[in-house]
Amino acid sequence: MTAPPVIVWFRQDLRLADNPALLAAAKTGAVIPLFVLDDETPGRWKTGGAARWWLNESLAALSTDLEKRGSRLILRRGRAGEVIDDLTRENGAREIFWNRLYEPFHITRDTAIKASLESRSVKVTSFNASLLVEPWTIKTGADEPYKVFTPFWRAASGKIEDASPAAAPKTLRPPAVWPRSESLTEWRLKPASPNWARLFPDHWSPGEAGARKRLSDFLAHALDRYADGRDRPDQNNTSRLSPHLHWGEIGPRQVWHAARAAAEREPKLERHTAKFLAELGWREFSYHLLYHFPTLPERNFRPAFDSFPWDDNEAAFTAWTKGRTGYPLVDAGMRELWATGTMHNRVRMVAASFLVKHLLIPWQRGAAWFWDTLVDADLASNSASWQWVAGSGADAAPYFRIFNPVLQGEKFDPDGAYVRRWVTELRDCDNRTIHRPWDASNFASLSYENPIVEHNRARARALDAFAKLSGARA
DNA sequence: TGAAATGTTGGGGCG
DNA sequence: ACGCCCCAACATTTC
Repeated sequence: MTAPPVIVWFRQDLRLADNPALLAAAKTGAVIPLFVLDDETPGRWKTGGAARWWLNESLAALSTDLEKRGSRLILRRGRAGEVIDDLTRENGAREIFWNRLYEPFHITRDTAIKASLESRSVKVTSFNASLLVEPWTIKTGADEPYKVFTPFWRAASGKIEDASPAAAPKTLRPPAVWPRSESLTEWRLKPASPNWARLFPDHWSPGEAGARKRLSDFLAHALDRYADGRDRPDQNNTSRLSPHLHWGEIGPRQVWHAARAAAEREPKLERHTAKFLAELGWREFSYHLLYHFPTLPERNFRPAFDSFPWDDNEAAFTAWTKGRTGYPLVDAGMRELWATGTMHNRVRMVAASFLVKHLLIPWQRGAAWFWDTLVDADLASNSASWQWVAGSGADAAPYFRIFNPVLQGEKFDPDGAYVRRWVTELRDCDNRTIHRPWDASNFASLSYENPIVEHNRARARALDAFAKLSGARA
């Protein structure tokens, strides 16, 4: 009589290296790797459209990687608690391992699952695979969660130990009998018709191997100019690791370790490395906020914004989503998002600011659109970043910081290459008018819309709306 | 991880 | 030669 297998429940940790749950499970004996498509638990935050495309590719990659090690990936769909209950009864598993999640609905679910399994004497062990610093491990001197990034990151980065991440287990022992698995294809995570994701494969390689290559390419070819280059949407200077990090195809400890090693080999990289790692810091800060303020995805972090006089105009929202605002940089970003499932960070800030401040549309609507269209949709980062832009968040941009999309374009896309790539109507505009085409003598022949709001007027209106808030300036 | 308005300064044109 | 004025250029303040 052989010992029963153990279960490794994969969630947002779709990798074999630096995966403490997998490693611990592999040491016990036969392992059943499991992924559960649970669309019921998250409610309105169920995995969005673009992220489902990514998930499909990532699961396919994980499945292949497991097969190379003599294992498999078992797929099941449904409420995770019920699925796991069924699976443990089917194969007699007495032990399950997973890496922790931090979304409020996942914490609630996993806590309940753990209690239920333990009541049946199934042992549960959880680990940290996704964060450099888990949210409950650091507090301010006043024993409060951090609400300002700089002191947060100072405290957090001081706690990070730069250990070599664990390698993937070389082999995984299969169970005597493989449980039933559903078919990834039949989950239909990818769009069929219209196939709006048809260009995604030109831009992304989901999966652990793709993530590692992305990191090494970034460190080798872009880190040396990251500090300033990261702001240029017309150039490839960002890491583009966010979707890989979201699904845990690579972990932040691996990224940290590799970037630190690069900086130690080449001291000139230190400034750029610090800047890059601080971006990981913003990711950590977002998780910290989401954990301590679980209403972050829905409610203003600063309650003063609860009385903000929004002007939730449906036509304006639609124009924004379609990239038809008449502001080239905003429209380029929104079209890049639709075509590729991502948007350059600098442009995200401008496009998001435009929705909230020029159009006075609630940040929650922008967050919902991004949730559905971004391959890197991540509840912590998305919620915290939208609140940052709106001015309603922790350590947020002051409301009166209103981006001028023309000036931002001229500053960060000086040759207009980014705009020309995504807004083809403006292909033949010269550099002088590419970010303000209404000033071009041939504007009428460009078939590009007039701005849906005039900047100066919109700015004044936003400042006026902000001034009406009580206590907003505190 | 702003932009615009307002203030200050100093070089140069000009009577 | 000198003072006046204009206005970039830069700095500071305000939103």
